[in-house]
Amino acid sequence: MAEQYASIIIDISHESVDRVFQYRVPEELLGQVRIGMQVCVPFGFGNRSRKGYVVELSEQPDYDPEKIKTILSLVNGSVTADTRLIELAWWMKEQYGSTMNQALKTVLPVKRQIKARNKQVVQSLLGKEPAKIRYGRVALNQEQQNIVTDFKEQYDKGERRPSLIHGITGSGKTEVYMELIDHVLQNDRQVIVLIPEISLTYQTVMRFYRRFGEKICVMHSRLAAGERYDQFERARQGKTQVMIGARSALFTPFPKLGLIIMDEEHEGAYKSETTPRYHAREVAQKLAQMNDAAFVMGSATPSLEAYSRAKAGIYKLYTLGSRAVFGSLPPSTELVDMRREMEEGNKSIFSRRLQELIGDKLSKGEQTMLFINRRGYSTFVSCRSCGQAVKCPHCDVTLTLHNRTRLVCHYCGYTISMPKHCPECASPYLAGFGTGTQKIQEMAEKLFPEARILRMDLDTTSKKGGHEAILSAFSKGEADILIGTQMIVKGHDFPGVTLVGVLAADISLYAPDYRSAEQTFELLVQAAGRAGRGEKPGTALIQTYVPEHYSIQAAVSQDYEAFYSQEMGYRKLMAYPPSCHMMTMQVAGKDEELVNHMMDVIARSVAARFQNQAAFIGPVPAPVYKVNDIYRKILYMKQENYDILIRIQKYVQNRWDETESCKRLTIQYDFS
DNA sequence: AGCACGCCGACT
DNA sequence: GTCGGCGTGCTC
Repeated sequence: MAEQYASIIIDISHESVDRVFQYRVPEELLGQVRIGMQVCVPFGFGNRSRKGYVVELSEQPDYDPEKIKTILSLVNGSVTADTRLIELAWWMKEQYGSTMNQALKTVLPVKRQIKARNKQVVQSLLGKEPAKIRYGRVALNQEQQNIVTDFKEQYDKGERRPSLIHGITGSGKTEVYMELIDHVLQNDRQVIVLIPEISLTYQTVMRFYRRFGEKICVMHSRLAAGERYDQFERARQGKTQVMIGARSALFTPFPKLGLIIMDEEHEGAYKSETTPRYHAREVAQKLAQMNDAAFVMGSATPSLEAYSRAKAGIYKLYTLGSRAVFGSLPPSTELVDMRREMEEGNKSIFSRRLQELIGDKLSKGEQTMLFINRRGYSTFVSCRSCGQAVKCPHCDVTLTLHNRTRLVCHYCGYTISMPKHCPECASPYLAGFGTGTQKIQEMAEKLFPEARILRMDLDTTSKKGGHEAILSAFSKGEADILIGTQMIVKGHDFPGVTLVGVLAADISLYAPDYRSAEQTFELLVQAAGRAGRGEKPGTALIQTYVPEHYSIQAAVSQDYEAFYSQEMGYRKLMAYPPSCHMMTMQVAGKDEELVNHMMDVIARSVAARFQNQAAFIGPVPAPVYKVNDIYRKILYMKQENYDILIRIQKYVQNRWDETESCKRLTIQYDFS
């Protein structure tokens, strides 16, 4: 066996030694030293013996070999939570094509600099809520109970196949999770509960807190790095048994992890936007396997990835087909063809049927939610003389009109006041086109002057507390109509809502993304699922210009299976994930010519080297070519075998990442 | 974190 | 002249 060198992180909590040091692996330990292990090494002038973690192994030294010291010994019984996390980081680096450094940074939290004792974050999040409130367990229905019973049996037997709970909206998945958590806690093991950031709200957290009290800990993305570290520290020391949070909660260093729950498995928020661009589903699965823990996902609209695995038997599939609240029924769904509406003389974005239903709910004192997937007043403003739309000077998109007074770029935030004349031809005939939440609000106010209307989107929630204030006002019945974007659809439960109107179901269908049909279907089912959560039946009304589209048809009939088989057929036909793996390589930089040139060079080289081993598409400009004055080109690569894509990624990384031209560029890899 | 080198005040 | 203050900097 050749010489081996180990990169080691010294177990000293200080900024200046928070990096790797390389040591020689002595002959007698060759083959024994593994990633994540704790070892003793001589450190510093006095060669004092220190503990450290092995984070990387290589055959070549990256440092003056004369100065490299040798590992003293292995630390016995050193498989700790950190060991497993480092092992996980290594896996992530391999799986997602990042550097070990980037992987370690996502997996190991930044250590705390300032030593300030901060109180339990749960407390600050929950305010004055007395800790004693515990509800007695809610009785489960038969379907729920079956899942719990089966899970317990499998768990006790040591069966660790991941499971997917496909449960319609309102079917009480959370109650099931809580029973599973309970079972695992009784076995003295800990639990990670993943929820998408967007539903990390007071309501969700409160439900878990009521059941598990002091055992739970909440990982909020707004927590400062140091506070996060303290949370993890509490988990490490066994002061917390359940960590609930967004995807980064995966990296909680529990001593004996027993279960990972992933709610709303289909949510896009589970995919990291920064390198390593991991998907929490994949990392959770790996982490569960490493810890011999169970992994349970749940969704009303599982991703195609998850559902296809369930169908293939890789995941165990559980189904919840009825609503948990006694007497509550799935919403009845109606479709309005807006083309006919137009033909028959109604040019408003409110169909006659929607107006009628809103009027009816108002008279009964019931609540309505109106959903449109676009904020602002008008989508864009264009000149009626020269036809030019007003564009952002820094991005490749049109500006959106807000409050009829300002033009805002939704990509970089660039804002100007609404010009009086066309910037291109000076004509005064500028007009707004398309509809956003603000215009809907204005129109609703005109149509229903007596209604109390609230709006919730990025613009109304950006001020601190905006989110909670609007939600609590609406749930207390202080408004009749809530108008909003995606954020009103996800994770909120308003029993008073009996009507949900989706104003333009098609918007998300035209996104330049192979997932657009899936996203549309998800959004519609989730939106409809907001209706009739209480005892009164609910109605969901979907307005569209393409009523024949299968994602809309399937959403109206609330038929997941129908959607799945149609969509899976399309993915197979086009060789899109999950029927095939895809790597997206993006080259970005300020120098447009350099971006294009390097992308061409790389694409040509890759295509030549891996000719028949993958399908190459592009290079093409990114869907939004320029954002914040940065140009972006993309190359897509498809191949059933993931490992081949990884091989291509490594080839590009080794060959180009360190070159002079690439210093002024960033190359990003994304796998799906 | 720890330990060394380094350049200024009161001591045998 | 020297013992010692802790300021800055390095540790594979």
